[in-house]
This record gives sequence, structure tokens and C-alpha cells, in this order.
Amino acid sequence: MSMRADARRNLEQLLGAARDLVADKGPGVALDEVAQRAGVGIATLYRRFPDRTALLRGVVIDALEQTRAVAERAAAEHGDAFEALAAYLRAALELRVSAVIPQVLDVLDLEEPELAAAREAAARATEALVDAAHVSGDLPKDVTFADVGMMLVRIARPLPGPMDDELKHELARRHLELFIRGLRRADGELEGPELSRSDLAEMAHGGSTVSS
Amino acid sequence: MSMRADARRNLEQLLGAARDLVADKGPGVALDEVAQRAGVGIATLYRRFPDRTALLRGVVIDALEQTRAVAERAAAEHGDAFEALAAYLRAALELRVSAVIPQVLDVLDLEEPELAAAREAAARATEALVDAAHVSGDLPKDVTFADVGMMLVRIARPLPGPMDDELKHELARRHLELFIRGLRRADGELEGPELSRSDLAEMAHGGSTVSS
DNA sequence: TCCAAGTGGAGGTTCTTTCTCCGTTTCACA
DNA sequence: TGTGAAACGGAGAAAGAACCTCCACTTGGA
Repeated sequence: MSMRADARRNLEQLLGAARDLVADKGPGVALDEVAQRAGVGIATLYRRFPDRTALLRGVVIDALEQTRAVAERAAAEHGDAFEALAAYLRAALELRVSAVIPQVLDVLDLEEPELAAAREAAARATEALVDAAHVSGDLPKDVTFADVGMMLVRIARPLPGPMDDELKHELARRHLELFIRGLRRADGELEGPELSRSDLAEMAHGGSTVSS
Repeated sequence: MSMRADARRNLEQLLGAARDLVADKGPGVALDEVAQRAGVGIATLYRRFPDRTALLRGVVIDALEQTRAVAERAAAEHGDAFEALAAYLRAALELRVSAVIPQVLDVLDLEEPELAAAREAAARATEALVDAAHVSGDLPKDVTFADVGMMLVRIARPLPGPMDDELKHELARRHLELFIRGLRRADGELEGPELSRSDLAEMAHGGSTVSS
């Protein structure tokens, strides 16, 4: 399976544009807009991805794969477990990857094998980071995988408002640092649902009740 | 200016529905949907608010007014400055007020006197809380008004995804507590733009460069 | 050089949203 | 309890937005 060089480049442009726009505007973006942002004609988009679902699937699988890669790299490069977790969070923020995944969860069939595998691999890699930080004692036990992941999503999602995009991103970085700083050796009793990874998985699967 | 009791009730329903829906879906919500959620006919909406802008203005003025009230109450009811700030954040989260304001910033003319006044009053009240917490020493100096406000927005905004609404809200509460916990007695050096209130105001006004 | 692979974008079609119009219902005062 | 002004709901015409196909043109690479 080799494509012509220009075709491959366009495919990448398309995935990148779709990632950004879906992160910003949700899974219902106008496909025309995606094509335009990617700098290609609309026909090129439809040639690669016969429908919206195919495009979204492409975006999310790419994002999950990058998440996994970044998480594994963070684990390998940092001896200290908390530092590894922090490094992962920073890298994931740069990739804008966490902003896009929850947006498409509504829309895609997560049972679909290729997607389920990517999901599992990414979750496993990130959960390992959280677990290690728990064990090392720097991350409070009551701060779960889900808490960390969701806060990352909250911080990665672009704020609405008339602000310049670059500034938005700098602020996101700043706020991630603020979060990380508060995470380390914070103590106290945290109220509210302590979701585990499997709670999350079940929820995505369809049901929306927590065992609690 | 007295309205019939049912008319007033409907007006409130409308504002409430619009607040929720705009917070969830942005300022472009279908007005039909707003009317339906409010439990009134579409004509009733158009009778009160001749166009989308009027509705959004109504929503945001209401929201700003509630913000001010809640901030002043928090200041009055808590001796400890940090506790007062925390109480304000919790109350603002419940009102879903912070989620709606940035959504409409794009769309509305902020110079318009009535709106500018509401904005100023709300900002003044909340800034007082942040300043007091700075002075008391419990809130690190490098965590600005803008940082606190934006983190509140991030936490108040509903996460995308298939989760049950009530659960989403419980998690938002939990994450706000996590944030508050991390705020107190956090120390270190925070990088990135330290926006003041006036930076924020200028930005909203149109320019998007920061004095830095 | 040549052609298979790749491309862009105009525009017909379909779906969504807006907003008016008017017959019906409801409140509130006597 | 009767009355009318105020308020209401919702159907549907008109406007707008998004989708997606088709085909004449361009380009990479052997």
C-alpha cells in the first residue's frame, strides 16, 4: 500500500485539520470547513473518507495511538513516577489529543475492534502512569485515573471567547502547570464519584449508572 | 412595568433554558430548542426577545448579576479570605453562570452600557475576593484573577461525552474541590501569561495582544 | 514522454433553522 | 361569574447551511 507522495501529504493535512476542528467545534463540523482548513478540495476529503464517521474514526485512532506513544515515552524517560505523569500530561496537551477524544465518543461505535484495541492500548499506558504515581506516594490515592484524565480534557479544550489562539494555548499550558503543582502531595478528603477506568469504560459502552 | 404572572414565569423559564443550552452548545443553539426546553411555544420566545442577540444579552446580564450577588454574599459570610473565595467558586459552579459568559463574549457588543455596567460590577466583586485571598497569603501571588476565573470556566463547562448529566455535574464539583485543594498552599514558580483583569478587558474589547 | 492517480470546486439536493401569522386559551379585575 | 385584553402555541413558508457528486483539469513518477 503505497500512495503518491502528494496524496499522503494531503491525507495527513486532512487528519490534522479534522483533529483541530473537531476539538474546537465538536463532531458536527462542516466537512467543507475541514477540507478548506486542510487546504484541499472537498472531493479529496470524500475520496479518503466516504462519510463523516470514517473521518472521525481516522482522527480518533490517530489520536489514541499518539496518546499511547507519548505515555510510553514519558514512562521510559523519567525515573520519578510523578514526573513521568507530569511529562505525559504536558505532551498530551501539546498534541491536542485529549481535546478530541471525548468529542467523538458520542458518535462512534467503540466496540469496533480496531478502535477498541487502540483505546485499550492508550488506556493501559496512561493508567500505568497513574498507578505508578499512586504507588510512589506523590499522587494522592483519592485522585483517580478518571480525575486526571478529565482534568486534562478540561484544560486541553480551547476556551470559548475572542482570545488569540496562541494566547489560549499558552494559558492552557499555564493552567496545566497550576494543576500539576496542586496535584503533588495535596492531601485532604475528596468528595464525589471516584471513577475507575472500568467505570469509564462501562459508561462509554452505553449505560450511564455508576456502581458507586 | 408589571406583567401577568404567567408571562413572568415564562420569561424566567426562557432565560433559564437559554442559559443551560447556551452553556452546553454555544451561542448558536436552535431557538426552537430553547423554547421547547423552556416549555413554551416558539412565538413566546420571539415575543420577548425579537432576535438572538436580545436573548443572549438577557441571559448574560442575568448571569453577571447572579455572579455579583454570589460573590458579595461569599465575602460577607466568610471571615477567612480563602474560604470566601472557595465559597464563591462553589456557588458560581452551581449557578452554571461561568459556563455561559465566555460563550457569548464572541457575539455580543460589550461596550453597550447596560452590559458594561453588569460586567464591571461582577468583575469588581470577584476581584475583591481574589485580592483578599492574595493579601491573606493563602492564595499564591502568581495565581491571578484570570487564572482563577478561567479555571472555573474550564471546570464549569460540561464535558462532552455520553455521560449522564447529573454525574457530569457531580464530577465538576469534585474537580472544583480538587482545584481548590491544590490552590491553597501551593508554591513554586508558575510560567506563562499572568493576565490581569485589565488585560482581560482589553482582550474582550477587541485587541488580542497582551502587554506581557 | 505519458498516463494512471490524484485533484478542485461548482452547484443540485436535502436537511435545518428561522420567524410570522392567526385561531385558541388564560389571567385578572369587576 | 363574565368579559376582554393579554398571552399563548404551533403549523408552515422562506431562508440558509451542509452534503456530496460529477467531471474537466493537473501532477507525480516509471
